[in-house]
Amino acid sequence: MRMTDNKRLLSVSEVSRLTGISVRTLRYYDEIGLLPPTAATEAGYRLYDEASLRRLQIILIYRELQFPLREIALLLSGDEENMIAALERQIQLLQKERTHLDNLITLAQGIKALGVNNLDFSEFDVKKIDEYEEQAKASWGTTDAYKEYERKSAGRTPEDNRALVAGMTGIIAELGELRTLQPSDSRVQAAVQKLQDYITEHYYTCTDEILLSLGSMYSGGGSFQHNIDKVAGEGTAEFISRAIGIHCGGGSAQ
Amino acid sequence: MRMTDNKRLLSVSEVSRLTGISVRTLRYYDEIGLLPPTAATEAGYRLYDEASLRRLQIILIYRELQFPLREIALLLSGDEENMIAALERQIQLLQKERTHLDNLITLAQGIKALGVNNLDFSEFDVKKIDEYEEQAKASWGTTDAYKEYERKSAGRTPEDNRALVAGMTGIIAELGELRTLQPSDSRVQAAVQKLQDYITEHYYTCTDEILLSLGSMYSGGGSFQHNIDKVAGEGTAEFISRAIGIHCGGGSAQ
DNA sequence: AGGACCTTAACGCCGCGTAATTGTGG
DNA sequence: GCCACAATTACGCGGCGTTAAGGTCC
Repeated sequence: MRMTDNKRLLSVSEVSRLTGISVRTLRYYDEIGLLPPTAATEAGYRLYDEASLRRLQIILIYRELQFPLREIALLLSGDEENMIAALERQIQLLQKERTHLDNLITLAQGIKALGVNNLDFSEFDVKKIDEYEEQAKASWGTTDAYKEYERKSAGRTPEDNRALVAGMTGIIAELGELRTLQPSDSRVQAAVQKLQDYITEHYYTCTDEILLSLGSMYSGGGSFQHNIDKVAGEGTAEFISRAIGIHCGGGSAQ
Repeated sequence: MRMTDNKRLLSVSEVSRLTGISVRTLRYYDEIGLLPPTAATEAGYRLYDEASLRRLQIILIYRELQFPLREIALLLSGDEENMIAALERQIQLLQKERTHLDNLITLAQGIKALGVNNLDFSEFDVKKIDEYEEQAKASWGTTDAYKEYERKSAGRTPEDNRALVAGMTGIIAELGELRTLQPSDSRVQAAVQKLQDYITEHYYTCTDEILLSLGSMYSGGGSFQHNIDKVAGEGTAEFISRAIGIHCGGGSAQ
């Protein structure tokens, strides 16, 4: 029984049923040399053995992990170390994708709250700090934060920037939705924290001091305030400013 | 100044520079009717105005959110409600992708620990509960857990199942790596928790009772034990069983 | 002799990148 | 006539799905 079981060769459709892989895919994997069949009948029918099945399983796992088929072929012919290294790279890549997805979800929620038409892509740019605050203008260019900002934004495409600014807008919109609550409410404070973390992650380490100065910019009567209120509702800029005040020190802030 | 600023029409390369979008992409968006240029020179040069730019910005946001271009075209011609509904669906979809990525990361880490060659895809299937335990065999088929199992696994393709089983294997592998620690160690207990959560999420609500019976199956000397030790290291099955014992009650478990 | 299986060959999908070739504006 | 920019046309990628047209097995 063991003999017969082990030695039976399988046709394409049998392999397909066993693995859930389509026949077309099997043919394609043959075509690109990824999984040639073990043997062939005289009529040219593909036949697979147990070893092929195992190879296919491995291929499918790598495919699940989003390795391109070319790379899978390399991995299968390579050594153990290559595999480990490739897996580590892939894990990095998958983690990047995951945080990217997180940002997209934030973005989508922001847009849902605002409507796409209300997004303005130039007004929330955190770099504009130097166009609004004379004081900051003098010192900003020389700070560590500015250098960090330059470093982080160096490799970004305009597309990246759009996403980031829209993500910011999403958080602003969240705060706008909460503006009927107390600025000290835990949900509001959580959103402020999210704002601070978002800036730190994508632009520069956003200390409480910087966040406070952003807050005063927001409610300073300039175009910042105008735009925030326009997209997130009247009074939002003021509200955010107060919530930031509470977040960064509590009592003394107005 | 306002006149000239507002009425100037932009060439493809100008729009490209302003938005970071390639000229080819602009042409493509024209071709598929997604973003036809506002006007054209007599020589056929494409010209864009401010309104086109705004439309492009909106397109790019939706694209970021991974809407297919076809759907973006529909959204842009549709009403507000469609947009909200579409965004909600897309958020759902993105969240699904996110949890899928989480699973893939677990899977990749498991494989890194084990090596692909050591994965066995049939032996860890939690459904096999009825093939190993006579007692369970009698009652398993009628339990709520079994019904839940059937419901959850109904829509799954073999590919899904592979990923799930491999994810299980990944967690087992994690536990194998920790088997030199005390079974009561917090890292070990966290991994046991992860195993329980994983089963609950993907198969059936894994109560402490069920988890305990899985644990005794693992160390029961059958092929479960054999396979676990084979892929995750000698003694792992025993170790897991003890860790589960501690997790589900502490003192009395051996 | 019919039908379930197998084969190769070829186009289609999406979202463009990348030539190749030719025309226009200054 | 040079150069930067514009245009159209067409192939290529990855990973197959999907006909179409025909051979093979029982």
